[in-house]
Amino acid sequence: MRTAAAADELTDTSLRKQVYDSLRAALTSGRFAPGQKLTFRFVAKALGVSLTPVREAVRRLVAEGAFEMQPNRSVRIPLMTKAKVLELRDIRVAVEGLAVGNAAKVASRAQIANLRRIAREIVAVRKRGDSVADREKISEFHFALYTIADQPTLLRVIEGLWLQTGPYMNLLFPDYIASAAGPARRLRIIQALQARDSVAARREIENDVHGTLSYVAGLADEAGNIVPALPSAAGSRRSKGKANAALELRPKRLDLK
Amino acid sequence: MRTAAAADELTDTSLRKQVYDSLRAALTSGRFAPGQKLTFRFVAKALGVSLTPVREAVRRLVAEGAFEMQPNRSVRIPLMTKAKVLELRDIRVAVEGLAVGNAAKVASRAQIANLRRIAREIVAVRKRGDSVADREKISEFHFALYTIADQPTLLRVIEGLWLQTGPYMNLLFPDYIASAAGPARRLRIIQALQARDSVAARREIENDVHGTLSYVAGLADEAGNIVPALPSAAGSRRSKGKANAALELRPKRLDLK
DNA sequence: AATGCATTTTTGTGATCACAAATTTCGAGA
DNA sequence: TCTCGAAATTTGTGATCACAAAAATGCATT
Repeated sequence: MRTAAAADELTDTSLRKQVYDSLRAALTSGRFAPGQKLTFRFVAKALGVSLTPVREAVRRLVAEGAFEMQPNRSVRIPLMTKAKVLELRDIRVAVEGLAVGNAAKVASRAQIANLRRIAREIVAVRKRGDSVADREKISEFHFALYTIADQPTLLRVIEGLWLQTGPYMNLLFPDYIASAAGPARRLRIIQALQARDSVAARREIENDVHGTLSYVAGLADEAGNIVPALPSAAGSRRSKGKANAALELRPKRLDLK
Repeated sequence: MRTAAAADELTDTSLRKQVYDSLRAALTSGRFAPGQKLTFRFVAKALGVSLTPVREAVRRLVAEGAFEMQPNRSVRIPLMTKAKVLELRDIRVAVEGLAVGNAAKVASRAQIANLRRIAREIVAVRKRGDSVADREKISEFHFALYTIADQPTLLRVIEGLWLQTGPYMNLLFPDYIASAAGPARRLRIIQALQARDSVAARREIENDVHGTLSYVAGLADEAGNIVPALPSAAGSRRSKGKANAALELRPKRLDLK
């Protein structure tokens, strides 16, 4: 099933889309501090575009729950709490379980081979200790898996949920990643797909998601707050003036002007 | 848990929000024909506002899957297919089941009383044969139920899914509504909440959603397309010129200018 | 009557401007 | 040193404009 929306994603070269992608990348790679305030003009200047595409991109992210619009008027990176992580955990267990259960019923030989390739790449990347590439590969594996189910609406829901947990997945490194039996689990998932064993595949992914987010929830402090490890640890101090500029929003795919 | 996002919903008086609400209302009440093309300028003129708030509102609805942006550039009301309904059915069964299961664990006496009140109102409305009010009351019951779970992210996901099925819920009248044991089911749900029987409550809502959307899927033609009953049946002919104006988008809450 | 092509119109996109509301700054008074 | 309030600045919102791409229209040719 190839929806018009999916086709649109590929051909959309608008500034709006580029801004959206840039913000999304910055968000999932943890370049924003929780609670950080974002202004339209700041983003516009950082990316070298006018307010118009920025407004539309940011508003979309607000609608998706990646940003939070405060009653007064300012966009903030949502704070993560233990309760929110547990809620996201239960939703993700439900929908990702559904996707994988369905994927197991229809997976083709080529799709399974592709999963096996990505799983191997994860092992290779992990040996090098590259946590950024590691996270990207894990994400690639999961979405390759969910895509097999061929359910565009379900995929969209899952993407929205990942966008909210994304900034906090850095917390899995290095402890949880080292302890968890990720590679073995991925092999069991692939075997379940091969055997068309929908129940087993579903159980594996449910345990995976549940374990991962339960671990993150366990990192909360007494107040229930969860603070991700930032690339630059200058997150807590926000004392004087224009220290805001310290937060750089790299254009990446955006080079115009 | 009262999120900032939820608080924002109430205090947002922007034109963008009003346009969004108007379009959403038009959509869920079935005032748009599937496949119908919508232009920004048309909506702007119909509501008496400029393009700016319309663009942001429409783009949000596109992001939520309520509208579809075509590769070229035009916004269309998505066509509904049997496959899409079945996909929505399975997702809704999963997430609404989750919500009700959790709701049963925490429902207060007042919340249950509120549900009972709405359930009675549905019975009253149905006697009058008012299908519009009927649909609104059913929606009110469901969301009152889901809100009890106190999980804002889950609620947002559910709202997004309802937005996609909304335009087709007219198809349930009058046959399915008459045949289905809705009132009895609602009573069983309420009893399950009262008994804190999470499993039973979940089973009831799962059966409800599954039955409803399976019925809608069964209405598809040989090609798998599903066409909702429109208020004005002038949907198929779009032969000449400015017949577009026939589609009226009533402002409702929007009276400015 | 049907088809191809050039012209006109429509339409989404991005930038800019004006304005009001919110936020910050700063100094006077205690 | 702290507090309060007025002035200055920042910031989101909505309207308008210019432009290019797409769609619709009209006309000539077969």
